[in-house]
Amino acid sequence: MTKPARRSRPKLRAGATIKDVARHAGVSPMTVSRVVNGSAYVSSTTRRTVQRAVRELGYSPNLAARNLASERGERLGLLYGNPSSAYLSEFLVGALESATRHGVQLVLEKCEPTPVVSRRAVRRLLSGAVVGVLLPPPLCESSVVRAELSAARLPVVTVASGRPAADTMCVHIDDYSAALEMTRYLISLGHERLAFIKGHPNQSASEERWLGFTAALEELSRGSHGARPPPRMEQGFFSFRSGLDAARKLLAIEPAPTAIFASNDDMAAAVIAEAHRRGLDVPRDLTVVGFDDTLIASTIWPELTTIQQPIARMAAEAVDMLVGAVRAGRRPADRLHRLIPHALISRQSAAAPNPAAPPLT
Amino acid sequence: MTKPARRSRPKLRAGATIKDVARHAGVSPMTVSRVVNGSAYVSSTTRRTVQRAVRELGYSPNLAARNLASERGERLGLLYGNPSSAYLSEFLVGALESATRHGVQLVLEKCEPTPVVSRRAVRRLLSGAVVGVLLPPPLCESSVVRAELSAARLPVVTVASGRPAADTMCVHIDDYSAALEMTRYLISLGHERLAFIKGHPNQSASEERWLGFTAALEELSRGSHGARPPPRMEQGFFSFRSGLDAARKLLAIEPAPTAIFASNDDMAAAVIAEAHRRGLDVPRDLTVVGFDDTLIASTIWPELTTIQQPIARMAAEAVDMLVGAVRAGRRPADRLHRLIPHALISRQSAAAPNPAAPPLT
DNA sequence: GGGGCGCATGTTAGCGTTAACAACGTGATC
DNA sequence: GATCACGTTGTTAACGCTAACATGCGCCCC
Repeated sequence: MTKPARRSRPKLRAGATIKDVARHAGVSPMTVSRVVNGSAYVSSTTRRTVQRAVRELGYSPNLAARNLASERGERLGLLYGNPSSAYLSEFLVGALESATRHGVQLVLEKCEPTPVVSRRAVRRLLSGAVVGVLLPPPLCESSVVRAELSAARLPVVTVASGRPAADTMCVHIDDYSAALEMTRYLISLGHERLAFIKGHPNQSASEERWLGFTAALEELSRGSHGARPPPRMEQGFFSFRSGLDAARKLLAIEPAPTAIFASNDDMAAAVIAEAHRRGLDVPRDLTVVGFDDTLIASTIWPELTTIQQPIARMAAEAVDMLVGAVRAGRRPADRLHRLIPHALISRQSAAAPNPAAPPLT
Repeated sequence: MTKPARRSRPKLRAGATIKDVARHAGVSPMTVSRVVNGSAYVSSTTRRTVQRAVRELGYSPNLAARNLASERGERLGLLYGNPSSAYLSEFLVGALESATRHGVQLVLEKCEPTPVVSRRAVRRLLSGAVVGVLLPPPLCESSVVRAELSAARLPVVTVASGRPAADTMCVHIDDYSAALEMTRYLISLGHERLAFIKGHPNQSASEERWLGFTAALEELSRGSHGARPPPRMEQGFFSFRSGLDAARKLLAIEPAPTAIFASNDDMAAAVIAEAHRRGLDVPRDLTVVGFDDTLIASTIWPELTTIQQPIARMAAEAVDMLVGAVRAGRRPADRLHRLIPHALISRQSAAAPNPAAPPLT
């Protein structure tokens, strides 16, 4: 009679195990483990021997075993709302990269910011043995979702919240400074009639961007000859459609603004579309800038001058933070908020204002 | 003196183990395992008892242990090229969902279709112990990448290739039929002067779409009164910019086409932008349709009538297929290619042609 | 020159789960 | 009433790895 299949199974698995490597290198498995994990307590000669054995056998550690033995391999939840999918894409790339590095799984869950739906989502995450949650916008602002998560005692890292709660872990950029910088840039190009399209009022980043814009304008009027026309502003909602509406109103003003700063790229793209419809050339007759540097910014023509948020990097950082907190069993005492640098990306949609009077609508 | 920390450690891990559940329910761990995994050989009373215990203790199986014991938990590679990030986003959502379901990890790797870069990417994947690879467009067409992968003897599933190789696993839609359907739809609206913008020549889906378009036109001329003007066509490259160029040429034709079918949404968006610039109203003066139903289709105004590819579903299917093949240790004998249904999404960019003569440029 | 210290390596005992087999009871069958 | 089959449950031994501890060796210093 045959022995149990399992024991006699002829190495279906292609990969060598740590034991094979150990035998090959003439050391104990533990030493191999140490080399692979970069422990300091290995002599350089042994290390070299082992490394060669690893290479020769094409060994690579079994994740499951490693996770089991070292009590890692947790699952993190990613609660995403109604995201710009360009945003989600980059976010996922960054988050997955970091998750793989930490040997952690990522579990996605879609969620709306309503009590019923978010409760269900959180429950599903819990039933999926998730030990921490990533909260990208726009959900990071939803107090309902946040309450639900904290009731479940899940550690949370919010991403890109304009004004993160003091007691919550958060990765974000400085929306205020970014908007300030962009506005200063427009001013430095020579623009004086500036207009702004605000972002969705339920996201705190919108307000920060607006404040940055006004701060730059104040610098300008303080620095020079007193009173200036008040900044033109329209409320938008981050959607292309809302940008179109805002653009129509702003371009109807007399005299028309020479530069429009939209709070995100979708709305900036809408401004360009509307400008073209009116026969205005961008940037000759009108400068348009956006925010976020999402896909659409470099898709349309002319390409948008905008503020780049390193979304992938932020997501990776958020995963790092969450893994750290989960493994430590508590929130980190310091560095609860991590500020990521942004960048002003200059493309073709911004230029100095046309000295000739802009065409009247 | 203290015992080893490990043994005395007071249950840091929140989750109960299978043993806890077994004790609680008064059965053996094996029985619990059977209930959890839905084995048939459990009496219904025992099953209920165990299920209650599971619920009461909030038990959820440890993935790492399960993977280790059942020799699962493989890693799949996702080689992505220069993707539309809208595409990548949806793709990732679907792939991750399915990967989580199968208890499989996903490892991302960026790659260009050049020998050097792709070789490096494949090597990185191998060193990451990847056992199979997903190949979304545009990489699925790169023979260099494919050769590199097959040299490494990695099973591969390509996604959305227009004409999948017969011996390769593939998930795709019927680009030909979809284009045929869309063109018939335009004809049914009353359009006669149709124009087409081709997709990038290095992707076989482009050719399929073009063939679908011409086939529909042929039906039309066969069905009715003989000769018709030949279809107008411009070569595009899937980019917004190339769509703009193509649109300029097509709209300069006399008499101008009443409907333009672009091979993807980015190019369709460009056609709309160019039409607006010329003072044409879409869809009153010009019907524009796209393909793919990516983000931009429902972002711009008017929203695009387009063909929807269920990208997330295709990605999930691809993961299913790959996991199946890997676990079986070979390619499935049948169903090497899976055809996913598409859908024609009718939005605002298409309408019946304007009976009044279109304005001359 | 013995005690102590520090680096390098080996040994042991699990981590939580499941595959394979064993064992047990309960009826049905001859 | 012994036999056999079947449905149900339990037992055992891994899966591949690493934490914790143990050991061994060389070196330095009072």
